[in-house]
Amino acid sequence: MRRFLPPLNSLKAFEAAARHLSVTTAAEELCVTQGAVSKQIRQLESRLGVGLFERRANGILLTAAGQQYLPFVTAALDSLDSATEQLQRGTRRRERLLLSVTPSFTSSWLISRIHDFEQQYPHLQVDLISGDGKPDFAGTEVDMAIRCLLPERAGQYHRVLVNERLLLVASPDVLEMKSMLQPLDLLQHRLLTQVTRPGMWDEFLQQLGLEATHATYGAGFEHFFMSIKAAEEGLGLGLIPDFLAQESISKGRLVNPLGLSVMSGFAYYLFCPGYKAELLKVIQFRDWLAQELLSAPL
Amino acid sequence: MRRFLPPLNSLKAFEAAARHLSVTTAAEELCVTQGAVSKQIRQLESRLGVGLFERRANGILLTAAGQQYLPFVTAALDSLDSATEQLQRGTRRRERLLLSVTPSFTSSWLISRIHDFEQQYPHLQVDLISGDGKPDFAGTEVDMAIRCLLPERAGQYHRVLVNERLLLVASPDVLEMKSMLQPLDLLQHRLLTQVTRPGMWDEFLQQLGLEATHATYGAGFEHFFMSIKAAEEGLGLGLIPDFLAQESISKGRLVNPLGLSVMSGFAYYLFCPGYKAELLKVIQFRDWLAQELLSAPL
DNA sequence: CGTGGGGTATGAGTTTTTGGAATGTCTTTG
DNA sequence: CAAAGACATTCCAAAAACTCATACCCCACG
Repeated sequence: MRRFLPPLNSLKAFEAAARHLSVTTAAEELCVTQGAVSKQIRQLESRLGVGLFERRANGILLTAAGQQYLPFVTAALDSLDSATEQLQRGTRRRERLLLSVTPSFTSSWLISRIHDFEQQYPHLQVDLISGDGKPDFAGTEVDMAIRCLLPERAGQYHRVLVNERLLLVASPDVLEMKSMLQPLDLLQHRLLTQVTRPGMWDEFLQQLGLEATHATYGAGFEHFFMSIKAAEEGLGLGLIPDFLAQESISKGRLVNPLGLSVMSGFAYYLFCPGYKAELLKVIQFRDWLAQELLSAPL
Repeated sequence: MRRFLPPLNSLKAFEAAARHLSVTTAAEELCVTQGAVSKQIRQLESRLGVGLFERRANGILLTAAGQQYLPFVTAALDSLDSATEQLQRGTRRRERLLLSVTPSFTSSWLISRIHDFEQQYPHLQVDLISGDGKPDFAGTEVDMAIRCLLPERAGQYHRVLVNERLLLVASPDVLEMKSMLQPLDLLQHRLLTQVTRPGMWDEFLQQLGLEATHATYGAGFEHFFMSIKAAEEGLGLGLIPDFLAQESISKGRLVNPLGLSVMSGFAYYLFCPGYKAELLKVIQFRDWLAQELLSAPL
């Protein structure tokens, strides 16, 4: 168990600088001068024999080596921090896992399963907040985010969760009133729209060979979970991601009258900042999620 | 992400001392004097406001707090060490997971499944060595051990894997020669014994209401996997743990003529030194093992 | 095209921390 | 009761880390 560890304080400096991509703000976080941090980093680099940063006039960038190293250093320091805090409090407070998830995914999928995660990892306290735009972890404590967005930002960990398949759904009551036996009947109904997905129905109708211009649109909603409610209430036909509609369908509140669906081209992704990709709690949630998605085919 | 970390070098001292339960040998490992380590530990304790060791004249003991803290500190330092090594080699060498397992468990159960583990965790290189006595991790790099022994040593992590059920087995050929229709027929056969389990047959026979003194014993073997081979060769009747005999039975090389079995009171346990209980690789193996044992009922 | 500003590196000197050696204390053992 | 083994402590030297001031680099902007 003889170890060859670099000077640990210089790791602290490296980690802070790498997280902020700035020596100066790292120095602020550590309550020392900028020069001190700079020297610590140099020392670490020469000790390791590996360059960790690329120095630019307007800041620093992580080298490939630095990017490889950072998540592990962050994970180690983080776990020391939380172990130390627990020790001092004497009480074993549960560690927090803070997730930012779209409202639809939360209410239609996550909430009913999160209990299972909590049972499996009782030492974690899961906190859910809803979020929608591009995931931005800077200045927040959010550990991971789930979004229906393509990954853009470099240096973020991401992983596809599900490719979105939209199902045509309607309340059974609605179908009793106006029958729906062939795609053409669609045009007899109000179509519930998503304000964030203007072309959604157009694409769908086009695939069926229908003229989008003949369609009648009903209310528009920001989130799918609202459209689900609306469809259940008989306000019109919805076009809803399969895994979100699943519950309502299995409970008979919605049906997919013609068995029609379409791949929307969107997908749900899991994001987290690169430097958190190796945190134990993050790994655990990630694995659990993967398993749930595998074991609960749609 | 502002952290409150204790001085990291003092953690190094604490961790080494706690692993060795000795300030002096920790000092040797760290290549400093005993006094230096002693001071570092004191510093850490006063900084944390928590006593980590109980000082005795003949050595040191971990307090409850120290025992709680140690695995996390070890895990963090260990992961820093391995990340640093990977960084310096430039090459991502796989991390090693060294297991010490009884020969029988290895050959009859583990080997056929370990491939699955390696696929699931490709970053780990599993090395298997066989071992038998009480698990002793001092001075070795063994991460975990599997033994058929009750846990004794305090401070070791342990977890029961399976309670041992012994099946009566015989080669089909043997049964053709001498039939076996009732327990009494047992006494017509040679009974293969385990040199490590003197009372094994006695208990079994007793449960069936037979006089052990009337039994004829055949060869004795050190390990069950040898007895399995012997039984397959028709050397006599074996009394073999169910999960070890499973494969031979399903392939028809052995049969359990009367459907008899007995709980031996022994159990297989997984062990690892307490300070390694939080290592990522250890957690991963532990979880995989649990799942395999659950999903492969006997 | 020079200049200011934001960012980083560096050098000298000072402060803080750490380590070594020797010594002290305590306890177990023969 | 002396000796040995283990940890704590004290004093001092050495090393490390920090600050301050300054130099440097590049980009943006007038």
